[in-house]
This record gives sequence, structure tokens and C-alpha cells, in this order.
Amino acid sequence: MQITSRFTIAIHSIALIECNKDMKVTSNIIAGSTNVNPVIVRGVLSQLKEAGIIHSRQGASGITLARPLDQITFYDIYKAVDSVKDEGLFHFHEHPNPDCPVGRNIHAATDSRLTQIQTTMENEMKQIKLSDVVSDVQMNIKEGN
Amino acid sequence: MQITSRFTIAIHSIALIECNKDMKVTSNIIAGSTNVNPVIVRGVLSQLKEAGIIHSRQGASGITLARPLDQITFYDIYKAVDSVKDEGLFHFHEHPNPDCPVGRNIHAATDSRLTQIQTTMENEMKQIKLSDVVSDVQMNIKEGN
DNA sequence: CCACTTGTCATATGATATATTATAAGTATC
DNA sequence: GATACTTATAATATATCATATGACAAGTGG
Repeated sequence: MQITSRFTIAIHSIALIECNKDMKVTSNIIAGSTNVNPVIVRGVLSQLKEAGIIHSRQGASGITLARPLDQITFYDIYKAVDSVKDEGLFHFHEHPNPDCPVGRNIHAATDSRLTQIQTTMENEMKQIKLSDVVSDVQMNIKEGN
Repeated sequence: MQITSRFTIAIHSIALIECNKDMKVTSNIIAGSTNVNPVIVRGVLSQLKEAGIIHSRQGASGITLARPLDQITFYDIYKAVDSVKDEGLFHFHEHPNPDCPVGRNIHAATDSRLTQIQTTMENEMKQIKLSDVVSDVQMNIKEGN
């Protein structure tokens, strides 16, 4: 099991937009840099737009950021691209036997702990800003990488 | 995306074994309580056995725990059933364009942060013991649930 | 010997992620 | 305003993986 690559595609896209803010960055350019199908890229961009992270206009060329990089966290992106659905990070087997004492109580006894783990992970994501990633990328480029 | 139900199946199985330690708990009984196919259950049990969490013998009826419940954490189980493969929790799009400065540096700039998030989640899992879950289950049963 | 168990293989089914084709609709430039 | 390019999205195909299922091997204990 893995969290969908839409998440890292979104991170990559935002970094690319920022690093090329002096020119028009199109969805096709992003598709070329990520090596991901343009339709998938546009789907991700569409979600980022809906979340208020980027701006785009149908027909008008160029994607731009809607707010400064230090105000975009991994959590914002994770939520925007719907990395983990509402059912939660953990998949509980669906029909424990209600006729078994353990079967009918295991869900209640486990759920809060699973939620706690997921929340801890999400809180960690809130600590990481896109500015962190982009400054690393730019540093590496400057060093000739 | 969700973490495979093998994880919660394993938790359920261990709780069931503990709560019925006075009788023989077979893989079929576990399959009945979890409402999961017996072959899947045996696969999970096989992984728990390999991780040293349970005991079982081919032909001999009954699964038993290999160590006390307070010495089994969610992390132990998560690792045992291979919830997240070696590639990591996050799926990075596979072929960023090496001819693009951002494309060839995004991986290096992002990886450590993704690992950090995963590690935080796994550390939280180490804090939760099976004894916590089982005592909640038993409490609920006593209360008539 | 026999009923039952653990253990495993091979295959089927179902769900989901990504890729692809096609097309609608808006923008900007000539 | 015709044209080339863009964003946007629907419909479908492909690939991968999780779970279910059927079959059977091999061990146990009465």
C-alpha cells in the first residue's frame, strides 16, 4: 500500500511553478517535467485550484501560485489531492462477526488508536512547508546538480 | 489509498486468541470472528508466526501467543504483516525528467521529508500495545456490549 | 484409519491508480 | 473572426494489488 503519487506530483508541480515564475508554466510543461500523463497532471492541478493553492483560467496559458510558499504545507497538498479518503488511513475488515464478543467490540476498541496514529502523521505534515523543499531544490541547482 | 486490512485482521486475531486462551482457537474460528476468508487469515497468522508473535504447529490445533500482550505493539504487527512495503509509505512518481533542473532535484529535496513523516507515524505505532486494545475489549464485554 | 488442522499454491474477482483518446470551451494573436 | 494553443473533463483502457476461493499437501491426535 502506498499513498498515491498525485501527492508528490503536486509537490513537484508547485516547485516547478515557483522556480519558473518568470515564465508561463503550462500543464504540458509540468507533464514533461514530472513525466506524468497530462490528463493526470491537470486533474491534480484542478484539485490544487479548488483548494485555493494555485490559480488557473480555462484557455489562459500559465499556472500561478495563489499564496506564498511558506504558507503551503504538505498537509494542505495531502488534503487537496485527497491522498487519504474519508474512511481513513487504515482499512478495517468490514464485517467482524457481531455474534462473537470480540468481533462486536474490536472496532470500538481499535478505532480511536488508528485515528490517533493518522492524526499524528497529519500533524507532522503540517510542519513541512513547500518553501523548505523549494529552497533545497534551488540550492542543489546552484551547486550544479 | 488505505493500509491493508491485514493489519486490523491481525489485531483482531490476537485479541481473540487472548480472550479465549482457555480454549483452542483455530484459524477457522478466527476466520469466523473476523468474517474474513480462512486462507487470508492463515496468511496473516503465518506472517505473525514468522515475526515471533504467535505459535502454531502444522496439524496441531490451536494458535497461541508467543509473548505477553504488553510486549506486542501496533508497530510489531504493522511490520509483521508487511502493511507498507520497502518502497515506503509514499509513492513517488517514477521518472521525473532529468533534463529539467527541478525534475532531477525534486526527489532528493523531498525524500527526507517523506521519510520523516513515515517515521513519525511508525514511532506513534510503537506507543500502542495490544494490551491496551484487549483491556478495552474486555471492559466493553463486561459492560454487556 | 480418519477427521481435523495448519500451510500453501493457483486462480478469480474486484477495486483503484494511472494512461490514453477524444472533445468541449476559453484565450490570445494574427 | 479564423487559428493555434490552452485549460478542463468525460469515457475508456490498462496495470496493479487486495481479497476471495477452490484445491490439495502434510502433520496431529484420537
